[in-house]
Amino acid sequence: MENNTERFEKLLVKNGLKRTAPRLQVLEILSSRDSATSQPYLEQVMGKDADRVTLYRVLQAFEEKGIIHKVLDQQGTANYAICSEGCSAHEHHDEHVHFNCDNCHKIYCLDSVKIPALKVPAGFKVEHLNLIATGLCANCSSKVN
Amino acid sequence: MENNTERFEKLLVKNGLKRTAPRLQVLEILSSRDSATSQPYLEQVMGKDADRVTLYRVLQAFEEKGIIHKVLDQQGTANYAICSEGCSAHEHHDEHVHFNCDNCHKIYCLDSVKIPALKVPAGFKVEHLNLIATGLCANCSSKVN
DNA sequence: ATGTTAATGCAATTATGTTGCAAATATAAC
DNA sequence: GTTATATTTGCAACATAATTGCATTAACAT
Ligand SMILES: [Mn+2]
Ligand SMILES: [Mn+2]
Ligand SMILES: [Zn+2]
Ligand SMILES: [Zn+2]
Repeated sequence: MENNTERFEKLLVKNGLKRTAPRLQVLEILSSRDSATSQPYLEQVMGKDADRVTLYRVLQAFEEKGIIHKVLDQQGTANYAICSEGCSAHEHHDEHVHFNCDNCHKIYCLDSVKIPALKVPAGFKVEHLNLIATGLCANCSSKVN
Repeated sequence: MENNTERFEKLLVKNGLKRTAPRLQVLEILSSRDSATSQPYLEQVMGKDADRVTLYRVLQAFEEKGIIHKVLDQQGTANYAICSEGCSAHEHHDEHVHFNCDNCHKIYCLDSVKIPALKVPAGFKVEHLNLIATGLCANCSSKVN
């Protein structure tokens, strides 16, 4: 049974990225959480382990390689989650619904909920769909209730 | 037949807002455009007619009163459009699809395209849905093609 | 005309994200 | 193990978006 670090190192090598401390740390943090992780949170947790700019560049590289995907919450804040399916540098397959809790502000990837196809007016060519639901997550609705 | 300015003044009064130059100007600009208008564009057009802070406060007040609604584009930039239906300070009814063109970057309110209901995992309580489609708008797809 | 409240303008501050460049380091070649 | 190289990082500077506090101004009710 291989540990996380080994898995992540393989992931980096597979994508032609060098195995550096900041990159491994970002992967550790993102994979340890049950919801998407905001850039500000990542920045705070990484502290002085990595420069802000490095964090931005790590996230950008990961997104390009299809390792993570970005979700903007209702305030426009960038949140990141590890891609579950076969995403690659060529194409992402993250067209699932995202749920943004009004109470705890977490963003959940609802991998099981696919975005329904749309009928748009003539002339419009839809390339991607991005659906964010807001409300109360399972955790918060049971507490508040 | 009443003109725009009269209409807008009534709208402000109805919402308990004073009829000021910056507010009327924002309404004029937003209503004159066929797509949502970004904050940076508004700021540029208003120029020195109003302070940046005033613009932010005008937009915030309008949003709270249900006069306009905010749409974040794929870069997280705030865009604003006048609410077409019966929105109020109590509730917005803008659950239509938004279309963000990859080419001209305009955001269209597709008022006729409603967001389909969703089946989410147990426990989640959906309050609002926010669907942004990206691709080519009618204008751009006819040109590029 | 006057008083009150709402709205604006200005200055300062915070947060987010980007760019250029020099220094460091991961890794491949020897 | 040493060396060469291309990648990655850190730092400084900059750009833009957004917020806050406070004094001043202006809308409008009386
Ligand atoms: Mn996701
Ligand atoms: Mn709209
Ligand atoms: Zn929650
Ligand atoms: Zn277009």
